Amino acid sequence: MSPRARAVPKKRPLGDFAPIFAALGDEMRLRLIAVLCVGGAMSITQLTSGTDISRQAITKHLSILAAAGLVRDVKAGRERLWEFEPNQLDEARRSLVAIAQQWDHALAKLKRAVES
Amino acid sequence: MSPRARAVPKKRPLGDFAPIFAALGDEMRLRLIAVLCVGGAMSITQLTSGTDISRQAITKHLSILAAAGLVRDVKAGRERLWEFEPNQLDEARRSLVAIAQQWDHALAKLKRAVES
DNA sequence: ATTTAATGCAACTGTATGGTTGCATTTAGC
DNA sequence: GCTAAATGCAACCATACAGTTGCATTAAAT
Repeated sequence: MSPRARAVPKKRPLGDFAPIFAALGDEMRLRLIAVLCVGGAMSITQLTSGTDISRQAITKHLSILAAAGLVRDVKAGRERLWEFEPNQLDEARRSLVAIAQQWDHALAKLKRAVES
Repeated sequence: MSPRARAVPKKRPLGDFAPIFAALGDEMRLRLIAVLCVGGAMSITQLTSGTDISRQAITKHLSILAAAGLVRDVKAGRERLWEFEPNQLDEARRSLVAIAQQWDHALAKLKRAVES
């Protein structure tokens, strides 16, 4: 590896996070994440019980979450277990922090301009 | 005010954040937020210039962002200035932190269970 | 008062999304 | 091997959404 391995994660353009936020932008999917987060890996039928929508609807939500990298599935015999995957969610969080920081920076610059 | 004013913000159910994430789940809207965040309040035409979509499209995006409480508009004569509103974004960030914490908590519990 | 820039309103289009149902496939268990 | 549970696949439906265009309205500027 050249000079050094990336200790600092590569800076992604903001727009890259749109799919992640879109995946989070649904009540049912947020609920699924919460359930997987607390309850650990679970099968589709397990996840479906307790909701009032069909198994296929849950499957679709899970694939959207998976496409966004928020959950991951492992085959276990005849069933398919889904588990929460924290990486992308953490990156999403960091992107919000980045926006907030730019905001603070802009405010500070404005303040300095006013006070001069 | 009764015993005490809320120092701790009321705990919102996770699902309440879905509309905010949905609003963030679009590349153009993330861009609008970034622009407003850095450049301060701006008019619709200003925001439209530099994009390849129509003014009305931008207007629609802005109303979605406004409905989610992420931006705010102030009338200024014949034009309407839009500015970034950091509150909701910060709450969204905190909701992600909350999920991550539950995850850590679940992991710790699992670890304890395995080690016993 | 007239002009013109900035915006609002409304109708319309294509496509994505959330949901359903029906049937096929895989696999654990007896 | 047979049955039943867990899942996959595909078609279908209604609605929401991103975008457009055309025209009306408001207010700055001359």
